[in-house]
Amino acid sequence: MATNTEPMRRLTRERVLDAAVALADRSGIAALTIRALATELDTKPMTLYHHVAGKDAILDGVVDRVFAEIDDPPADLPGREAIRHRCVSARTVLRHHPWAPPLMESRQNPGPANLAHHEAVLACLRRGGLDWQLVAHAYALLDAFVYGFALQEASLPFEGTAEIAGLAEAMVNAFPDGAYPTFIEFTTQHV
Amino acid sequence: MATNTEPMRRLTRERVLDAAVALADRSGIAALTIRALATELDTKPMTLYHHVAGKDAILDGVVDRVFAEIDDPPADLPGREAIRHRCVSARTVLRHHPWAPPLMESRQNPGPANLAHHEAVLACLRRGGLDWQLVAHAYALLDAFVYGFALQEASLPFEGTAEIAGLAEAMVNAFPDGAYPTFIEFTTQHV
DNA sequence: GTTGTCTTCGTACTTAGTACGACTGGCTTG
DNA sequence: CAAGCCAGTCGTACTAAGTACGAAGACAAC
Repeated sequence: MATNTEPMRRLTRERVLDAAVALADRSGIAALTIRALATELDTKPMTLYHHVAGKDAILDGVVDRVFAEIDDPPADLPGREAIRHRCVSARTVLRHHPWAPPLMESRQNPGPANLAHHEAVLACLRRGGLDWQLVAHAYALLDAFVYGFALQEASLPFEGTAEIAGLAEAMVNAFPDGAYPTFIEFTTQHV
Repeated sequence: MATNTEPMRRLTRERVLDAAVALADRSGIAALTIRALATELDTKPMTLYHHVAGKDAILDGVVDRVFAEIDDPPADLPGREAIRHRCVSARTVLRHHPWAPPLMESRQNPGPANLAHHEAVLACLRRGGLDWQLVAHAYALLDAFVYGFALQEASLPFEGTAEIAGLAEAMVNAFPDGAYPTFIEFTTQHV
């Protein structure tokens, strides 16, 4: 007899993907299972299959959601600034979803937001007067740079200089004497 | 009563990882399961656990194996050339193991070969006279560039220009009219 | 009221990782 | 040579996860 008190009890693909992103943000990508997702949505696993094709579709959808979060620069921004705007936004987005970069790189079915983002960047570079060859290189570079940066941040999931210093020291001590000197110096210098 | 006719019937961690890489090369990373690996080695799943700690350890080990395949440049090569040598080698290696890049980015326990590689590149850049700040940027760039390139190659798993052209056309036709013009032009131009 | 469709979900099958404990063949120690 | 230890091997079985199948409920159109 309990009637529907909360709004939007009806499930939709959007709600499923929202919950998936929220769950991944909260508990990591490994915790994103059909069953956990169903629990999150207060329903049962098989219910989800009427809104998404399966686990893979959820992952694809989630990746596209992340792309969609990247902010479009205002249309009147000049090329270089527009690209910069996108990169900064992408970095912020990826920092909010540290589980995302590896996923983005392993999925191969790009969604609409993904395509739109690529389209915009390519068009921007192209308008800058680069030929296709250069666009290709510049694009790979940008993409890789943003990802690389995000990955680096993601794999250093702690904050506060003191904590970093402590960890670095622990790592250094764990190495055999004289091993990886440059790496160690890099680590200790760069934080 | 069948005695050991083939050499090296005894299992070892090395043999397990060898088989794991071979299996991934042949059937993709998704097919790399404990059971399949056991079959490949003509044994039973639980046997593997006396040589590796578990699935994750296998993945970590496999990643380090890939790093180990990257060729060390001769010691007398000048800095720029040494780096180039490594990048070229890395690209070749990653092309042989198209499943590797996403794995490399998602694992977080670097093995010895991984560390040695990073160490060498950092030392090389450092010897080039860059300060730490620049080293950090150059390093991220290099790393990301090689990965990005490998990923791009990996996600276009077909050969032959005709085939590519056909696929490109199919993609173009699948898009709504007028969508992603730059992306499409890029695709058709760049192949 | 009957019928059809959309949504929900109970049940159960399948694949995968892995804990537990038994067996075994060889090597050590007396 | 006998007794026992032990690393390596596996049979069995439990758990978690994805998902196929079909029944049950809600609701709209006739």
